[in-house]
Amino acid sequence: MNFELAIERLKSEGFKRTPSREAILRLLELEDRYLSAGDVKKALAADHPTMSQDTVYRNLTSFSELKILEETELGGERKFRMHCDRHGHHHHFICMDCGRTEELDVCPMEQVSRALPAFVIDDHKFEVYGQCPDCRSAS
Amino acid sequence: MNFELAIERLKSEGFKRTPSREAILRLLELEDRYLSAGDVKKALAADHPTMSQDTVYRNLTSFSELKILEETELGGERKFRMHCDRHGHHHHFICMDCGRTEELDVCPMEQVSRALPAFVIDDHKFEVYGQCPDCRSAS
DNA sequence: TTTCCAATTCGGAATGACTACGATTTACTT
DNA sequence: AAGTAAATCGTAGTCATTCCGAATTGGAAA
Repeated sequence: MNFELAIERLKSEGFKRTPSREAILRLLELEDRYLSAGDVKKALAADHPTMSQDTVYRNLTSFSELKILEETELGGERKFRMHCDRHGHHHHFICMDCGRTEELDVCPMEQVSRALPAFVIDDHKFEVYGQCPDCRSAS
Repeated sequence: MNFELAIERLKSEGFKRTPSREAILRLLELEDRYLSAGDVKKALAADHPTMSQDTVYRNLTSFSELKILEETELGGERKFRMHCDRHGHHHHFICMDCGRTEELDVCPMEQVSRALPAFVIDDHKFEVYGQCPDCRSAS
């Protein structure tokens, strides 16, 4: 997912193109890692000093619902990143130093489904946390 | 893990045996599922009306650090349950209706380690969410 | 048993992420 | 160019969690 595609999806879903939304999406495209609402607000403070918290949270939530963004919860905070382009299901390694991610192919859900035939499975979360090669060599 | 074992571990680590700690541990032993700090406080309100939030949170955190409890974050809340007795590493299915859990054997971390040799892996989270057989037939 | 002190608890206030809301502004249609 | 629903602003509210000083207490030592 990138800025242009995101704007297209917003339009096709009946959302308006506003300066706030453009700024938030441009930032997330540029950063390419998980950011909190606070991170977004701070990063945009210089160019958009009057953008309210409400606007940041409301748009991040909308973007997540539209699958423009991926969302996770980390350290008691909601975090958002541009939705990956890869086809189909995937999980992430997340660097706890810089927030950057690495996509993971493995997912054990087929085994789990087989092991729990009487259970209704609605969702799952698989995330790996650590230090990426860049941050490793920098520390 | 059960009440007696938990009390032993507290003693061996130099923690005092207090009515608050006994009540919290007895509740968690009885419930055998993930509870939030608020759940614990509410459940103990009848017998321990003066137990403060601070006491609940501080003890839950201590118990978690001592591996008396297992902890996860769900819906923006920290949740705690008695630590499972099983040997070694495991994950959980969590019923979103009643909070009860089912232990899972599968864990894909070996594959992940092999796939990311240049990354430092510190931690990971794998949880499956849905409805347990009891809640399924009740709904 | 009594004394004593560090650990624990209490009660309430502070923090921080997130949400709600009325008033105002704006993107987009006609 | 006008009208309208959507979006934003600014602020206040909520909720989980943490902090803090004062009071209490468990358990070791005398």
